[in-house]
Amino acid sequence: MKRIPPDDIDMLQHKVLSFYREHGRVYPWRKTTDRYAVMVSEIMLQQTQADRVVGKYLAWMERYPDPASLAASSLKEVLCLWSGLGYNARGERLQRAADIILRDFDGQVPGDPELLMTLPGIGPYTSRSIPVFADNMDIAAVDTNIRRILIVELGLDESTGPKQLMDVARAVLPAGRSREWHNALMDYGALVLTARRTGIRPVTRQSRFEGSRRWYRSRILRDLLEHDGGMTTEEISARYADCPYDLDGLLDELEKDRLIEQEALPDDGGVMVRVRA
DNA sequence: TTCCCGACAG
DNA sequence: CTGTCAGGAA
Repeated sequence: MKRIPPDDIDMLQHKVLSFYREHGRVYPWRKTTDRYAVMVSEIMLQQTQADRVVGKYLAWMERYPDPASLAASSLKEVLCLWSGLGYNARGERLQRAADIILRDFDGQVPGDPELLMTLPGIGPYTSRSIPVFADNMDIAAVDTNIRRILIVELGLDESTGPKQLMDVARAVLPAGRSREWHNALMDYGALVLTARRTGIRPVTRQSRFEGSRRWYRSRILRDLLEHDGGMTTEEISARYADCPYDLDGLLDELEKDRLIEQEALPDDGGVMVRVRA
């Protein structure tokens, strides 16, 4: 891997940390070291702007202050509280993770990245960001913001892979200040070195939302959240007659994502669809 | 139009 | 490794 001059590291650390001291954003999840609270915030923050998460996070922590209360909830209520954040499967996975935490970890969110990786909804980034923000663990976590900063400030190639980025991130991490450092990087990336300003494209991009499969999925799920008894596929088909996609296929995917369940009604009464119990 | 403190399945 | 997942703000 490419060596980074110590002076460059000092420069970067000073620049980013200074900015943070002056202009750092204040968020409720930055005021706690509770690992569960941090886990909730980190999963909500996946692919979602921080400012839009604040209200949802506060409401969630009010209703589900610990893994036990979350595990005991109905999925329907979980999804109602999640509604507006997007990527509904994240909410379902978070609840499933709470269930595993109760069963296998005595109700305590594990602090080891390798254990966290085994939980649904927690991948390479989040498994590291949780110990970073909750426990100030001296490891590097690279998200889209941090990737962009490293590329711009250290003159890396935009094609630099995740492994090399991790090496670089580890090299510039100020020991003992992991939590502050990562928060600082987030804010520097979100407020100064924005994607628009730097022209650095994110690794993964998306097609337009309006009229997309995601758009129909979200509308169907929202309908089901309002209809306690569920809806038949007939009703759904009628409501979305304009849908260019195969509705049964969409429903099957929602079912695979563990968000809904489909039940064949007796006497060929069609198929009842409802939020998974 | 583009992107957001990514994860997961195919 | 590639496509897909939600929704709102800039």
